Amino acid sequence: MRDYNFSEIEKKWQARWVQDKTYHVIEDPKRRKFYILNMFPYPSGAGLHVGHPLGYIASDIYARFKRQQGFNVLNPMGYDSYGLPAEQYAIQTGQHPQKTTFENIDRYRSQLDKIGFSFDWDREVRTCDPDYYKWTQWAFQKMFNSYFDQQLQKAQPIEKLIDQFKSQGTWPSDPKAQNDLLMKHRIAFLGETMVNWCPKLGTVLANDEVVEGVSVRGGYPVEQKKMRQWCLRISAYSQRLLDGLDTIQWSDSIKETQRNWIGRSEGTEVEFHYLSPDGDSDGGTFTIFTTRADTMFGVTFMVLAPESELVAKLTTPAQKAQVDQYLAYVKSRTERERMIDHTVTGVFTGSYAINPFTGEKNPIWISEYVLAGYGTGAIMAVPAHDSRDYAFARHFNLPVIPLIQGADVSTESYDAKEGIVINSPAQGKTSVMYDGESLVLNGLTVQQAIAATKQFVQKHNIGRVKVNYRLRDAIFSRQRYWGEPFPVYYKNGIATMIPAECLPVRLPQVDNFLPTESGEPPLGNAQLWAWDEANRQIVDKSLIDEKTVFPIELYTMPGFAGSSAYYLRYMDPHNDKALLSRQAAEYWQNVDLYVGGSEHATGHLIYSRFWNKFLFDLGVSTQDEPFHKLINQGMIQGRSNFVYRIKDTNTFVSLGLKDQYDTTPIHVDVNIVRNDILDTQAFQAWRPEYSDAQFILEDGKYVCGWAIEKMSKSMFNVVNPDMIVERYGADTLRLYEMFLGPVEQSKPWDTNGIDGCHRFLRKLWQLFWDKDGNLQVQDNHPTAENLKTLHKLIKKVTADIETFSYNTAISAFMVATTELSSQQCRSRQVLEQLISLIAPFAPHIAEELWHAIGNQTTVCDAPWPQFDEKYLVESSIRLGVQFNGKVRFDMQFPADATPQQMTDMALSAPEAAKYLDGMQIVKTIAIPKRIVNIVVKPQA
RNA sequence: GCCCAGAUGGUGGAAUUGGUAGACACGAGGGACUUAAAAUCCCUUGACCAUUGCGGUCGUACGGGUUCGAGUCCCGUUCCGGGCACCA
Repeated sequence: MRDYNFSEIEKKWQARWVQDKTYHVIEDPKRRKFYILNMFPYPSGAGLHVGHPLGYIASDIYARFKRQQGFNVLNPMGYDSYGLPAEQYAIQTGQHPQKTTFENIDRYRSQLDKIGFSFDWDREVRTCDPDYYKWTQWAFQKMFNSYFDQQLQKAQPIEKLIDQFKSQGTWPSDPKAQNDLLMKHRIAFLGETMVNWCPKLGTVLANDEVVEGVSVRGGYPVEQKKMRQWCLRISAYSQRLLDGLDTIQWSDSIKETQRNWIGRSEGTEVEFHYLSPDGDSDGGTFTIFTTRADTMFGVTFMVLAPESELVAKLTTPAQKAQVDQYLAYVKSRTERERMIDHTVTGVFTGSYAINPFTGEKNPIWISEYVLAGYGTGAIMAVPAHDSRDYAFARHFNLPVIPLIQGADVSTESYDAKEGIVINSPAQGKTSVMYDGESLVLNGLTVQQAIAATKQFVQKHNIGRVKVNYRLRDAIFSRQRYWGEPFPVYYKNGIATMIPAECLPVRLPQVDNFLPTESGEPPLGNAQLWAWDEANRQIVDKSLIDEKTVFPIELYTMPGFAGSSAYYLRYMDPHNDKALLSRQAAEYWQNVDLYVGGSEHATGHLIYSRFWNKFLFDLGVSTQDEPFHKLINQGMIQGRSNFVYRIKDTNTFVSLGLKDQYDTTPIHVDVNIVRNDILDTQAFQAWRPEYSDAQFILEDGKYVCGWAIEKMSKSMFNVVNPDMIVERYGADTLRLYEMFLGPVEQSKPWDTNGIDGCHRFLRKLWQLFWDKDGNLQVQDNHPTAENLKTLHKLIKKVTADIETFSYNTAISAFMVATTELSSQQCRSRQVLEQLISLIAPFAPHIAEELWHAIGNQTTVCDAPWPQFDEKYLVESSIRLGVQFNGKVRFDMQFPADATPQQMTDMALSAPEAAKYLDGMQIVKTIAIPKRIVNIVVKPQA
């Protein structure tokens, strides 16, 4: 018997793969490409736990499978290495973030290397590497110099827009005015916007970085603040981002989340005239947005957002004091308060608007329930059919006019968009005439009424059909140190691009990572941070004269800047002339399979799609969508163990007996617990205070309690992959992580079941050796039984890999190995194909066995076995009445027929002949009532 | 509140997509080997009844429905998870 010495085998082959550059990939026009990508990790100080490699293993299996099928597979890895944790660690310890980041990367790398991935490390990228972020800066400058053409629905050079302005005669002569005008169109632009300001972190945050009014990272309160920031006009791409979802294979839930985030809403903009504050004359118009154009006759008041520019215009002198008081109140409220507390507040402006359909005067109010950032910041209120308007109307005692037949609005609004319209116009009243026409909606359904109103509004120029999107422009600057610097300097206050030939603009050294005393971002501490325009170089900032030497931007880019186009860089990572060559772009196209967590649904996965669409418009990317198929691996939760200490003692009682005592549960390190049985000696050695611990056992064992919690150091439930590799081997780890359940499902880590996978690998190993440790593989013909087992396996495993059902594929391996073992299979032909099949899952043992049976090449290139139906001799046919909409053939059985009688009848039926011709009946199963399954196989 | 996904043994999970529910693995129980332990191997393992052999009844969160046949399809209910949330 030869031992399965996994440790030796794995070290040997990992070294050989590095030496032979087995996983190095180059463009090869003769072979079809397949691009597999994992979301690259942020290298945190805690290192990898067993949850991290889950997605990497899943994609590695697929990569190896595709390679064996003959594809030229790109499977790269890198690091998202700019980010807040390294910076905060730097602030605490004074260590440069680059140092800690690089240390963390090294640690990650050594952990990853032990698991046997087929990454091409020659293509590694790091977002904090100047050779990499040069192209992030380059893309930013391209965005600055582009605008989004609504007609063409794509980005165009800004020069084209300038020409348009010139030909229209609207191009201003003043450079400042030119700048202001272009800023309204550039895709990367400086905007004076309301931002999520986090005082504790000292930076602004993007919408996806804020949840329920606090920062995702750290959980600190976030407030709204108006600031000048770099922004990306991602909202311009709303429709394309929405349409693109229909062309890609992502899960419905992620697509739905993105659709929600984009928030397309089709509606109508309607112009309302308002009366001038001094009297009854026409004061002008303002526009509202509504999705309920059918409810024009139910408007009883108007509401403005407190931040709306109309507020100042429409407030009457008499109401000014009250309005100011209300605005002060609104300003005092934090984002969080506004989000949680929905009490009705508001104030009357004193002005009135004229309803364009009824001609009636509606009071104009101000309330914080109307948002400045959506639509026009002003609404028409229809309390009968909108619950928010309803609450407002009831609170301030405003009228409610129902517009739908049968709707009872005495206690709540009727919000459903269905029913027959009434009161439009109300009985005895008339609708305002436009060119001899007036709008009458009575008797129509809601949907018909919306369509009719839209048409009327357009025809008579009262408003227009409008599509609104909830998606906001991305705020693109951060007041941090550890990020990409902007390649921008300020010349007389105007943002100017540092010439592209001078990129990258390298992150300067600072001696302090905190904001400056004057409140500037950390880059304000950099001494060498000014742009000498004439000499085209970075110089000391004391030389700033605003004539030839100018200050450089102090903001840095956010985390998503570097992660938005990294998949393109992997295609051509060392190119210093371009982000990537045309040739590489055309060969690798886009990512065929992307694997990563669903928590990036509204962050990275939207930003990347936007960024790629922009690069596609430029002709840099060849595909409109970056990631064709997306698999979201589930999170691995921790499984914590507990011991129960009897109060005020150092005695611990086993789980089954704990109710007899007054105990406190204490987290215990899961690494000293096996199958929920505590290693009591290891426990005593774990911490000094437990060295004299006493135990009350049950059946001689100490049984621990358990709970599913987040994997974290403080709960002592972190399982380190290195430990598993050491104890069971990388192949067992790979197999077990996949065996745990479907890749896409979140599940707790539980080391308990791992023995099963390890036992399987040993059984597989033993298939090849006899008692004396000699190879027992022979070149004789396989038996029909052997071939049947093999081809059943080929069929199952191939189908399972394609659908990422790795857990069932592994089950199939277990069954097949048991079968081959009991069949005494020695056939080289069968065993060789078995190795090929297992190679993606357990590459080390496969490589060892592959060479042991006499192969010289790497198992990574072993051809994927071809399934042949003819070896699966049994097939099943069913005879009976119509089922599942398909007719095999119709046959009536008497209600009281016994299964035997039904079987006989079915077999003797003339229609059965074509199924039975040349077949031998293996068995018949009569399912009660009318169905007979007949298993047949071809006659020998 | 709205949208999405789900609920199967003691546990993780299978089920050819409407055709013998519980594959595979863990755990548990029993046995073999062993001075002993570990490792390994064999048997049992959804529940209940019958066990002298066969076997029988009930079972996929709950209540209905469609069907010869439902874990799977339809309607309603409960519960858990995820997303959005004053978006007019």
